Amino acid sequence: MSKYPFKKIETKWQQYWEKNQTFAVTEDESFPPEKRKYVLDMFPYPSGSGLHVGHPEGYTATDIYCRYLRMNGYNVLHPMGFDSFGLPAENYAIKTGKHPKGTTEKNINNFRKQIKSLGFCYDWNREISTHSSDYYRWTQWIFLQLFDKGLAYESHTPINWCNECLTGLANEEVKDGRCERCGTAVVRKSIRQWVLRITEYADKLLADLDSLDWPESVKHMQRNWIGRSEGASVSFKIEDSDEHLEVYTTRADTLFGATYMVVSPEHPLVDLLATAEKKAEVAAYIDSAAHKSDLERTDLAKDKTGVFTGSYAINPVNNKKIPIWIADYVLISYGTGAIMAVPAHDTRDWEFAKKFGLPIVEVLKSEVDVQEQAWTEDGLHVNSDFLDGLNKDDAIEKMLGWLEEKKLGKKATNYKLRDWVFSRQRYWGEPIPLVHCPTCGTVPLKEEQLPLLLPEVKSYEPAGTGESPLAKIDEWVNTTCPNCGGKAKRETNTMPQWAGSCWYYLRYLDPNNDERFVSREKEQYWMPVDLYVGGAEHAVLHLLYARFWHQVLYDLGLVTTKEPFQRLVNQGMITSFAYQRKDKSLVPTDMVEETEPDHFIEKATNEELERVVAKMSKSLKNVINPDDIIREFGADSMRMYEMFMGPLEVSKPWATTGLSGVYRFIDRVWRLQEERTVTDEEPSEAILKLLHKTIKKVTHDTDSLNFNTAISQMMVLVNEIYKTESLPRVVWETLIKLLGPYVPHIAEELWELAGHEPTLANVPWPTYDEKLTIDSEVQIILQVNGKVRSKSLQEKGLSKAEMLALAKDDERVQRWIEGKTIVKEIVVPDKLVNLVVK
RNA sequence: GCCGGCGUGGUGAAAUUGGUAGACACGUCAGACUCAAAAUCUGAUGGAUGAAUAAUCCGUAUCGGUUCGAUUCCGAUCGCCGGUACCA
Repeated sequence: MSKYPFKKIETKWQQYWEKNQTFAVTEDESFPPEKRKYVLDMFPYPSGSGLHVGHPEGYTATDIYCRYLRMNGYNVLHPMGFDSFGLPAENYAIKTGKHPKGTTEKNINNFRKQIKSLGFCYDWNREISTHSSDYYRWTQWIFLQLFDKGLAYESHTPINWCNECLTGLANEEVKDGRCERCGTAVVRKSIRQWVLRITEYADKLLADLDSLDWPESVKHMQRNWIGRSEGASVSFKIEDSDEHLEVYTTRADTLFGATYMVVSPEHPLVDLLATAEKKAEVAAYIDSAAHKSDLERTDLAKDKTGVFTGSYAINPVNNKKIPIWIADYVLISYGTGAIMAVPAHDTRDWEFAKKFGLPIVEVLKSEVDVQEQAWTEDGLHVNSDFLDGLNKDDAIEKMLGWLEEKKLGKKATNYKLRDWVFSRQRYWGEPIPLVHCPTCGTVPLKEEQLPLLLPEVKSYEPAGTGESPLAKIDEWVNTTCPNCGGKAKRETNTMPQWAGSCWYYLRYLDPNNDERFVSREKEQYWMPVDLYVGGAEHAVLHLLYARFWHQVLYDLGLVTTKEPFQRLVNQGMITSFAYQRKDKSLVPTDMVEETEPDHFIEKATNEELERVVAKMSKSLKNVINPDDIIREFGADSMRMYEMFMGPLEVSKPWATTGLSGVYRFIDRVWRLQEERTVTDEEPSEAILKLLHKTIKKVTHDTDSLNFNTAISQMMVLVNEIYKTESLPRVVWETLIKLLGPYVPHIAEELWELAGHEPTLANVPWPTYDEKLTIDSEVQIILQVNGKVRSKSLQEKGLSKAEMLALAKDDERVQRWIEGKTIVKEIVVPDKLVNLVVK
């Protein structure tokens, strides 16, 4: 369907922009601070399969916004780079023996070419890749700042272990209890790990969310993830021992109902608690729990499991002896790893008590029999001595006072957030710049020893011992201590992929600085990021980790803003159509035939299929490749279609037929100048008014990222121009300017054809005359009992009386009020009249 | 289960603070151009009854509420999508 020469035009202008460095940006002090904007995309992982249609969605949105800002006189920083450390390249290396650096850089070149083919206004001089040593030198340096501040520590807590990959997995890499990479069931294994103390920042991370212009849903998810709760820690004496068992509870008021205790299988006191005759049973239970994945311990475990330790604790409020159990429904990673169980008022505790025949004591007045089911709603306290008759809040208050007075417990705050397991037993990541010295302990490298380069290896397989492939290179591992100069060994763990993406937005500001990770001046010139656009899948992890690093840098005085990303927008996913059988199974697209419009059958069976929306997937053969679209319709059509599909934030299905509509629109614009001569005559009043309305709407909608409605307004304008014969210069050139951010290639071409010097990129954005956007006539709606019965076109500014008269004189209205009494008259000026009749 | 989001024509979607539901686009139909087709241009297009560009009724997932008036506000239900996993 190719008609206008998009291929030629797009190549021409992409070359022009590159040659003339149109979008290179400097820290020009003549722009006042409020005229500087930093607009950032989440940078891509350069996968081997190349760009998919989801990438250009966010990138086009920011591109339009940046071009719009530039035309409005802003100095705009808009960089792009690559998140280039990561698992797939390493897995590919393990399979093929090819160095991840080679494959990664090949992929980057492909990605860069693909991204450039869409004509985005990035300042490519600032491109960074997280795997380059110029970059990761500073990732390592920031790690050392965290280390110096005591925010990094070694730990032996159990982690997820994959027996196939012979490596540890972080929680986010375990899907459904299985290794995300190979699908092997994950087991728990204790391994030495570097962990970052993100929990120390829990309160700050929580509090500062309030200052951010982010979607409420994302803030809410981060709040839930941090999961701050206020309660009490209570100390239970262990019978016949000097040891105490600490528990955390949000319901200290239910202490009188605590009839047993449970500790997690990983709890440090387990050995002590297990009595001689129970030792074997306890050991067996701990072993079985260790072999269970988190999923088996939780979701699949409909039945509670557990084992009695043989020991008892003393309930501090009533001195009753209560048994101590071990059960895997209590997690070592939350609270103290031990709980007081109140079976009458907690479903989990109730199930456990029922299964093992433990006593259930009602302490909140319940509307059910707590022997039959748990009562988890509120109620006044009963069987609770000095709390009887009190409500929840008062009882908690009173119990806390009592515990503190007796020194048995105190107020405590808890977080769901866990410290961040930061080391990976892999090759393709930043080496952790630490040395283990037998005399000095763990010693950081000196700043001038950075970057600690990733050495060449013969094989990318993990060591199999739980150590990274680096552990196998003796000449690299064996080194000298930076402190005492004696023999020492290097840390062989590497950093997770998150590390590089935790601070990349800072490096863009000053990508070639080899003195500092970013200069103070440049950081102050640009920060914070004014708009950050990316997928909702990063709502918690990436955004929380990056905020954490940034807050640490802020506390160290290295950056000047508390938060990195002032405004965040999540783009929706681009999905695809898929075809569903009656049994809800999906049929690959190439097995489907459209027999008549919107009627689909499966070729093999002639079964009728329903069209549904699904994620693009290779197996459904409904993946759209941007290269194909650009080849057939051009980059401008691709860009504009993705913006025209619907609101940026929602997910929407790709339909190439819809794209052809946008292509047709661009072609119509092109043909306007082919078929008509631009004249200097005055446009008609109607066109002039429409033009100003269009400027207004496109301006507001572009400003608020409502690109779909901005585009439809431009379509309305072009449709109206088509109905006339002429092409007045003011209309034509304004249209070109409005189109500029959306379809920059053809807009530049048209701008040049209209007799202007390039480039359109810095031409001032058109302004509108408010007077011309207001209609003098308005449609007045005439209603009877709230139903529209007539309409009337009137001059603006009729009085209430005039409007009422208008309604009552209207023939069609009269038909509905005839013989009835008007009981109420509602008049909305310049809008409607509603007569309520009986 | 819990948390968050979303349900509008045949399809993607519009709709300031509650005030004409369906802009724009796809698809479909018709007309113009053409020997013909494609492309293009112009027009029609939520559903029902009607000869109708007359008129009436129905219609924003379902049911109910508030209101002169609800796609918009409130309550309940159903469905879909995303997040999460016994958080004491």
